[in-house]
This record gives sequence, C-alpha cells and structure tokens, in this order.
Amino acid sequence: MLNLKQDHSTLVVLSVLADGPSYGYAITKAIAAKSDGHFKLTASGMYPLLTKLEKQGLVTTSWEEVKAEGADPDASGRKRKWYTLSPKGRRQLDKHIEAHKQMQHLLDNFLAQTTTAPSATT
Amino acid sequence: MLNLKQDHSTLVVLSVLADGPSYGYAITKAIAAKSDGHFKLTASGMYPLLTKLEKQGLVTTSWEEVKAEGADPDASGRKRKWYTLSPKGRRQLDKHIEAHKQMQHLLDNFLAQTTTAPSATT
DNA sequence: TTCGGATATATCAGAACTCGATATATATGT
DNA sequence: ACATATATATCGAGTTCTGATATATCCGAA
Repeated sequence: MLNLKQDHSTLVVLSVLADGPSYGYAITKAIAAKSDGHFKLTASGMYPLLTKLEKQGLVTTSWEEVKAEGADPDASGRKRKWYTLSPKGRRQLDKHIEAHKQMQHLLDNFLAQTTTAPSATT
Repeated sequence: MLNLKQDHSTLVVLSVLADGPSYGYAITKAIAAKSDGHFKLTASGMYPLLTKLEKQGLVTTSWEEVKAEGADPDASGRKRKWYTLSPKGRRQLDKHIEAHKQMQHLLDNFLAQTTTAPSATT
C-alpha cells in the first residue's frame, strides 16, 4: 500500500475528478478502488490538497446536505463538499500527465545508460 | 530543468555510483550530463542526501587530497570526498528501480481507466 | 598579478510537505 | 446500545525543499 506524495496525489485526484464531480471521502475510496488497493491518500493528505486545488482555481466547490431516509426535511443532516474540475483544472491535468510521461521517459533513458543490472553475461 | 525530489534523487545518485566511485560535485555534473540537462540536483540537495546514504550504509566514503600540478607536496590542497556504492547500496538500487517500475505501471493503469484525454475522436 | 569563474564541500533558515492522531458529527447495521 | 462507516477538518512533531550563504582552492585570461 503506497502512500501518495503531493505530486502523485494531485495527478490522481484530478484524474478522479475528470470522471465527474466528487467529494473528499469518495475520492479516497475511488483512489483505493481504481488502484486495486495499491494507492492510499488519507484524510490528512486529501483535505489540504483539495483546499490547495481550490485556491489554485483547478476545482470549484459546493456544499450539499445529505438527508437521511425519511428524515425531517428541516433537520440538518451530514454535509458533503463537492469538487468539480474546472477548465483550468482540466488543462492542468493534461500538463501533469505530460510531465509524468516525460519524467518516465527521462528516467528510463537515464537508467538505460548504465550497467544498472547486477552483472551476469551468464 | 526538473529539480529532483528525494526519491528520484536517491535513484539517480545510486545509479551514477553504480558506474563507479564519484564525489558530490562530479555527481551533480554527471546527473546533468546523463539527463541531457533535464535533471538538476543542487549542492543543498546533494550533500544532505549523500550523508543520509552514508548513514544508511548504502555508500562508503574516503577523502582524497587534490594536489595542484607541481605543488608543494606538504601543502594541503583541495579535498574531495569520494563515495563508493556498497553491496547493500547495490541491492537498494535494484529495489528502487523495481519500485519505480511498479509505480509507473500502477500509475499508467490508473490513468488508463479514465477519460483522461480531452475529447476528440477526430 | 589580479580577478573572475569553475571546482569542491557544507550549513542555514524559512517554507512546504508528511502523516498519525485527534476532534466533531451524522448514518447504519446488528 | 454499540460498533463501524461516512464525512470534513486541523494539529503538531518530524522531514524535506531550496535559495542563500560560507569557506577555500584551482585555473585561465586580461
């Protein structure tokens, strides 16, 4: 189970939001599901990141009340904060994917230049 | 010019040392050269990292005096601290490469699951 | 011969990041 | 009634990041 750092978190969260609006808790679950349980982004990584994305204008937000089944319509239930990918966020996602591909390419090239393998012409 | 973070720095530095012993300044130059000028690891990232690798037993070190051409043999010239990859470091490099490949694989899979591309069946 | 740029190692400090723990509250299943 | 899941959010100790600073030698050009 790999804990994601900010760079990867950003890529992955924006990618999840590219599927449609979602909220913190659900994004956490989506990341675990889509990575087949390999990626983990906990609440203490998620919420500060989402706040940052909002400040950068990559996502827009709105609150929604989650009413319990047959609950008093006037009672205030649990709240969800929805995040929607903005056009700027969409472009940023594409940039992140590009950057990620480039990094892969450069790193592969870098490692290929060396006797990276232990030995054995055996 | 991409500034390397610790994970990538470690991979890249160990990889350079797999070619043979080297020292901080030369490793900096080697990273720039081998990445075709794309990777950058500055002194303030390099030396703390090398110290860490030494503490972890991934590299061994030794000092060497760099004598000036025809200099007084008793005069103390500039010093170099050489770093040599240890067997443990060699194994760690292999692990890092594996981890890096796995991350690539997982991330590619993750991104492939989504409508990541902007649009256009064009 | 003096001066600047390259070589060489290293730390500092403010900022940003990490991550388990904590806080708060509602919803659901047993 | 109680545990677990849903849901958002912050705290704080520790780590990492990065430009700036410190120190000193070497070398070539003016």
